[in-house]
Amino acid sequence: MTDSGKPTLLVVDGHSLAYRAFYALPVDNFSTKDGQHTNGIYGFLSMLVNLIKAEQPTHLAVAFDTSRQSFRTREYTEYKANRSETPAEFKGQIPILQDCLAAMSIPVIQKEDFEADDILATLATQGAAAGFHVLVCSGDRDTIQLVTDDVTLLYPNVQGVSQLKRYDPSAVVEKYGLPPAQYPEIAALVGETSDNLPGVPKVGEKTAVKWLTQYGSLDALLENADKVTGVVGNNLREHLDDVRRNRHLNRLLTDVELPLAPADLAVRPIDAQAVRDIFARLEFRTLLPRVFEAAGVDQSSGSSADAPTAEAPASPELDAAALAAWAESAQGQVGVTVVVAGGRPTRLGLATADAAAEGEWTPELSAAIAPWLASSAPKVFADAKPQLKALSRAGLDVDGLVFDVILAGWLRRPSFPDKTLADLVDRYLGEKLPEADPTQLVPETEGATPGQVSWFTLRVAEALAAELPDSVREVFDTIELPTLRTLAAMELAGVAVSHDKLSSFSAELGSRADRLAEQAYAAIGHEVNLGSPKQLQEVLFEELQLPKTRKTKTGYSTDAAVLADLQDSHPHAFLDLLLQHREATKLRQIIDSLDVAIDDGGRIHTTYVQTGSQTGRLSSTDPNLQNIPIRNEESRRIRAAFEVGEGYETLLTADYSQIEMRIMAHLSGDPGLIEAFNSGEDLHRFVGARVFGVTPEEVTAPMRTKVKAMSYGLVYGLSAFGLSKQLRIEQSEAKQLMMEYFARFGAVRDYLRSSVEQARVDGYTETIFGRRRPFPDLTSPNRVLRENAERAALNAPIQGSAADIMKIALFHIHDDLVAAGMRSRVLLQIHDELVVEVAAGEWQQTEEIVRARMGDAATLSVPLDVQIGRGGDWDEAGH
DNA sequence: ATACCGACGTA
DNA sequence: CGTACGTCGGTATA
Repeated sequence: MTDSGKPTLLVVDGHSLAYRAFYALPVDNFSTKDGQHTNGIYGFLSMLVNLIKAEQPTHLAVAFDTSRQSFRTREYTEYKANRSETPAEFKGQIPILQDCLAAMSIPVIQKEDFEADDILATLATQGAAAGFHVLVCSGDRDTIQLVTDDVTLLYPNVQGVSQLKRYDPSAVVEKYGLPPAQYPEIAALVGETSDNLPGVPKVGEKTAVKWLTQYGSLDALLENADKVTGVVGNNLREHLDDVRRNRHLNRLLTDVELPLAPADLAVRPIDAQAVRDIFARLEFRTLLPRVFEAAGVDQSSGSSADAPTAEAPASPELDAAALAAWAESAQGQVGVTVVVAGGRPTRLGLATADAAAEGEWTPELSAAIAPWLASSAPKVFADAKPQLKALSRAGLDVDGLVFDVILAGWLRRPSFPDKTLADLVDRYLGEKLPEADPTQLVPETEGATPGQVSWFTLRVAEALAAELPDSVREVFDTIELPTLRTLAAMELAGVAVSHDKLSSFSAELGSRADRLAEQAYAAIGHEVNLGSPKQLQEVLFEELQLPKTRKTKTGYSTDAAVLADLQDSHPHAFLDLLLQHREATKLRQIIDSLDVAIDDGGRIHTTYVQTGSQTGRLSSTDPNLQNIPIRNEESRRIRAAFEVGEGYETLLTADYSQIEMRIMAHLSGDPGLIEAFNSGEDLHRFVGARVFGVTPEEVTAPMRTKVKAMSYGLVYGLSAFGLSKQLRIEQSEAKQLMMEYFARFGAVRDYLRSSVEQARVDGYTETIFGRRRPFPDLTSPNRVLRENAERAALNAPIQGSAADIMKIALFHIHDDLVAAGMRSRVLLQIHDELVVEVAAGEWQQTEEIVRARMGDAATLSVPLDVQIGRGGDWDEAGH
C-alpha cells in the first residue's frame, strides 16, 4: 500500500526483463547439472522478489508476448525485423519461468497478436481508473508514455535487472525535458533502432525536444514542418511519413480485451510445495527462502500456511494395558508411529480416523501390544523400516503392514522424493504438520505428538492412495511392501567382516601409497598434494607442459582415462605413479570406511534406501555395500574380508547373468536375441557370429569385446561416438558396427525408438510390472536436456524391470527361508546379485530356494539364468 | 560448518 | 556424446 492508502498494482513485462537477465547473468553460473539454462529465470525471479519486497503490491501480474508476430508486424512488416533470432537457450526458459510464476500464484497474461507492453498499458490504464497506484516494470522505453501521477515506471539500468530506476512524471520531465505523454513523440522523431523504426536523420533527443517544446506537439510540428530550417529541417520534410508511422506504432494500446481485470489480480498465497519442487529442479537454493519471505510463507516449518491445518484429535497418554486395549478395539486402518532412539522404541502413538492415543514404551507395553502388532490388523506407517527394526530388536514381529506413506510417495513421484511426513502433509493435504522448532530449547510451538503424527499419517495415506494409478498400487502392494520387510531383516542381520584382514591390507596399502608419493615427488622435483586435482593441473599442464585434454567445470580433467591417454602420448614417470597412488589410496579409503563400520558383533549393517533411486533400484549407505571393488585381483582381497559369520557354515552368492539384455530381448521380442538366450550359446559369441557373419567358433576375442560393448551400450543409449571412444576405434567403424548390429537385431532398435516415443506421449515410462517414472524433459526445446532425458527414458524400463525382478526374487527367498523355519538368511543385494549366509546342513535346500525363486521371479520370453557360487568368504563365493 | 566438485567404486 | 547410485578429499563459500 502506498501512503495514500491506495492498493498497489504491479504489472511486469516478463519477456523483456527475463531477456535482460539472460544477457546480464553468466550462463555458466546459472545452469542445472543436466544442462538446463536458468539465467533468465533466475534473474527475473530475483528481480521480482526484490520488487515485491520493496513495493508490497496488493495486486500483481506478469505479461508476456506470445510470439514475434503482432498487429504491428502486420501493419509494418519491417517492425522489429532487424532483431536477430531469439536464442533457443532463452526461449526454452520462458515456459519454465511461467511454471514458476504459476507455482507462485502470479497470473501470467498474454494475448495473441498483442505485445506485452500493450497488456501493461491496458492494465495500467484500467488500474489507475479503478483507483490503484500502478507500478509498471518494463525494459521497453515505449512504456514511458504510461507514466502519470498514478502510474510509475520502473525501468532497469543498462546492465542487468538488479537496479530499477523510478520514473514518475517529474523524473521523466527531468530526463527528457517533456511530460511522459510526449515521450512517444520524441521517439517517433528520433526513431527506435531496436524496433527497426528509422527516424529523421541527424535528429537526436536534443533536437526532438527542442522542436516539440517550440511547437508544443508533434502534430503542430508536422504542420509547420516547412518552417524548420537547416539540413535537419530538410530531413524532417523528407521523412514525415516515417515519423507518422513511428508515432502510430509506438502508441501502446490501452483497450486490449484481457481475461483478467486489475481487481482480479489480488496477490494470492503461493503453492509452497510446487515452488519447492520446481526450484529443486532448477537447482535454485538461495532464491527459495527469498521467495518464501516475500510471499510471507512460514519457513520454520517448511510448509505452506495457506490452508488451515485440521485439528488433530487429542492424543491421551495411556498406560500399557489401556493402549493395547485401544489398539485391539480400533476399527479400520490404524496409523502407527514408533518413536525410535538409539535403535530402540521409546514411545508408541496410534490413531484411527478420528481418535488417537499414545504411551511410553515399557516392557509392559511391549508385552501387551505384541499380539496386536503381530496380528493382521491393518497398520499404516510413515517410513516403516527403522520402526520395524526397532520393534524387532525389542523382540516384536509386525504383521498387517498395509501402507507406508514415504514409500508410496516415492513410488508415485520417484524424482521428487518427499523425505518426511511433513512434506507429504503439505503436498497431499495442503496442511502443515505441527513441528516443534528445533532451534529453540523451549519451543514456542508444540510439535505433533506420536499419536497425532499417526493421525496425519493415516490421512496422508488416504489422500495418497487415491492418487496412485492402479499399476503403481500393484507394484507397491506386491513388490515394495514385501521388499521393505525383507530389507529390515537384512539390515538387522548385517554381514560379518574381518577386521584383521582389513587392517593388514590397509596398512599395506598405506605404506605403498607413501612410497608411491615419494617417488612421484621425486619425478617432478617437489611435493604436491596428489589428492588435489587443482594442484595436479598445475603440475601436469603448466610445469610438465602436457597437452590439456578434457575440460571440466573448473579446469582440465586429470581423471584416470586422461592420465592413461597422456601416458601413451607423452610418457612420464609421474603419470603412472599418480595412477598407482590413486588406486592405493582409493582402496584404502574404502577399507578404512568399512573397518569403522564393523560393530561389536563383528558385522557391518548397511542401510538400504528403498526410495534411493529413480528407476526402482535400491541404494545402500552407511556404508555403501553395493560398490565394493571386484574388478582387479588385488581389490578382491576386500571381498575376501566379507566372511561367513559365527554359527553359519558358508556364503552363497547368486547372480543373474545378463539380466538387462534378457529384458531387452523380452521387451523387444527380437527373434535373434531371443534365440541367442534360448540356444545356450555364450551371448556375445552368438551375437558376434551374427554381426560379423561367421560361426560362433570363429568369433575372435576382439570381435566378442566389440559386440559386448555394443550390447551393453544399447541399454544406456550409447552413441557411435561413445562406442568409438570406449573401444578406441574410428567413429566410422563404430557406426558400421552399429549398422551391422541393427541389421541383425532390428527389433531391438525398433523397440528402443518406440519406447522413447511412447514415453514422450505418456510423459512417463513403465516397467514390465507397472512401475512408472516421469520424464517431463522429453519435450524440452533444450537439446542437451531432451537427449539426456531420452537416454534415461530408454534405460528406465530395462533397469527398472531388472530391479523389480530382483526385488520379487529377494522377498520370495526371504519368505521361503522363514516359512521353512531355516536359519539361513539373505544378507546383501547388489542389484543383480544376492549374498546369502547358509547355516550348517541347509546348503542344498537354500540353493534350491534361491535358484527357483530367482528363476521364476518373472516369466519372460527368455529364461532367467542364475549363477550360484559357494565359499567361506565373498571372494571365494563369487565367480 | 556447509556445499560443491572431481574422481572413482559398483551394477 | 553412457544409465543408476554413494563416498571421499580438496576447495570455495558462508
